Amino acid sequence: MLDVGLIRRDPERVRLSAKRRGLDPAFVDEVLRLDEEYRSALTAAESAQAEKNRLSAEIGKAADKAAAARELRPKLDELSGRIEELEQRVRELSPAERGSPLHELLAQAHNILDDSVPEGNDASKNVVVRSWGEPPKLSFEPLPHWELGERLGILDFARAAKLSGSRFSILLGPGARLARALAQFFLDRAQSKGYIEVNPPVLVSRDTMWSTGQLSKFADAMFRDDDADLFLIPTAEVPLTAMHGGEILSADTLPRKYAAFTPCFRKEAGAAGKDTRGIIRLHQFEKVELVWLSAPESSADALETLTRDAEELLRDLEIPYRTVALCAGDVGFNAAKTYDLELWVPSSQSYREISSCSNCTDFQARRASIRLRRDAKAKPELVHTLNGSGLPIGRTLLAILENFQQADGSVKIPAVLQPYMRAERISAG
RNA sequence: GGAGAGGUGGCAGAGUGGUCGAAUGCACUCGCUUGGAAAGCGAGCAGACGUGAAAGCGUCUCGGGAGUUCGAAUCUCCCCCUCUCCGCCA
Repeated sequence: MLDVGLIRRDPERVRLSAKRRGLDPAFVDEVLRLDEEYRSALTAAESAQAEKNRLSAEIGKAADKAAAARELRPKLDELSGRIEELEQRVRELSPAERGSPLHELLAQAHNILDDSVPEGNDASKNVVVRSWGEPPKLSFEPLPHWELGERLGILDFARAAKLSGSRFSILLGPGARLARALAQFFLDRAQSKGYIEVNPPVLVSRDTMWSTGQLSKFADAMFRDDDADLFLIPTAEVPLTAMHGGEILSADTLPRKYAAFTPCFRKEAGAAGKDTRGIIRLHQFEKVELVWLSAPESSADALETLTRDAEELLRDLEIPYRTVALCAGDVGFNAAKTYDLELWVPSSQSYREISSCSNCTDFQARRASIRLRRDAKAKPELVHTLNGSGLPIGRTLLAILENFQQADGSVKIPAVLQPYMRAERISAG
């Protein structure tokens, strides 16, 4: 959510950010108009209430309360009526009132882009900031991971479809073990870098979902239970970020770094026909998510560190990847700046997204009310929130299968995983 | 699912209709005291919004919402959460 105060102080900055994203900046003028209306209604309502409070206090102070009440009655009744009307108007206009036009405009506005975000309307304008590793030169035609996985007997899509339909998978034997090894490896790494491991709920309330900016924009993309009004998380970013909602954290406890290994659930409604084969896009997948709560002045550095933390995992796994700064038109709703990590997929001879590392600045913190206090006297300020996967299990597993496949159809296990796997390769049979 | 108890400031804990955003204690901040510290003493110490250059002023908030009343932390209703006991269960 955007700060009305910012729109008031610097509307041009907000317009510019919207334009860079390719969005219509007209909402800014609408916000300014509604905000003006709201504040004048609020002032009127509050001064009427002040008058009424003054009269009520007089009754309280009077020696003969009943007599005083009788005397002031007509005036109080008249005030009460007026206050009711004014308050009705305030509610209709309030930015805090769900459903009010002002609230809707503010809630739907995208985060302000960081100045360093490259210009551009779509993914073609994303900028590669660095890359690591060479795509392996295979002496044979690489198999896509779904074929490889089925031949090795570690992936079974037919039976997954029998159980749950399309976009589900079953991992078997060494495949399931490899998934577990990855989770363990990622979590161990996170811990060594000072992340606190968290095992959070994967079902969260509507308020929680809203507070991290997943609603109402992405409501269609989520699985939910209507009776309980609970949502299955599309990413652990949601519980990890919202965990400190409504709290004021003391500055010396920042940054807070959390890592969680959880399943994630996505309907992928907008992706019909896309990546229908294999495990690249499933309704249910697992990942280790990294979340930072940081002081505002440190969040730019924090994004660099978070991104490097995720990159390092790929380097240790010896998977070629590149890091891409998303251009203005490609940065998501919540984020001010995003780096995507893309890894090499031999079967499609292309880089595919594996991790998105974002600085959401105060955008989620404002919705969730996550604040920090610098010292006893200081006013609370909003923290900045950051998130990135480090890393998703399925897509990493896919990359290992494809990049480490051998001419004989077996798959080598990256050295760092061998202790976790207690094996050096996966072979058929 | 059944029965009961309870939700007040960072924490503990008063407050059952009137000047209460809220006693007191602890914690915390600043000052005095001290060679330094502890203790002691004094002052301060919730958040949001509006207004203002600021000091300040105003409004709202005692789990959430609705109501009664001139006036609600206090009374009524609904909801949520926590705890205890019972049942069921991974």
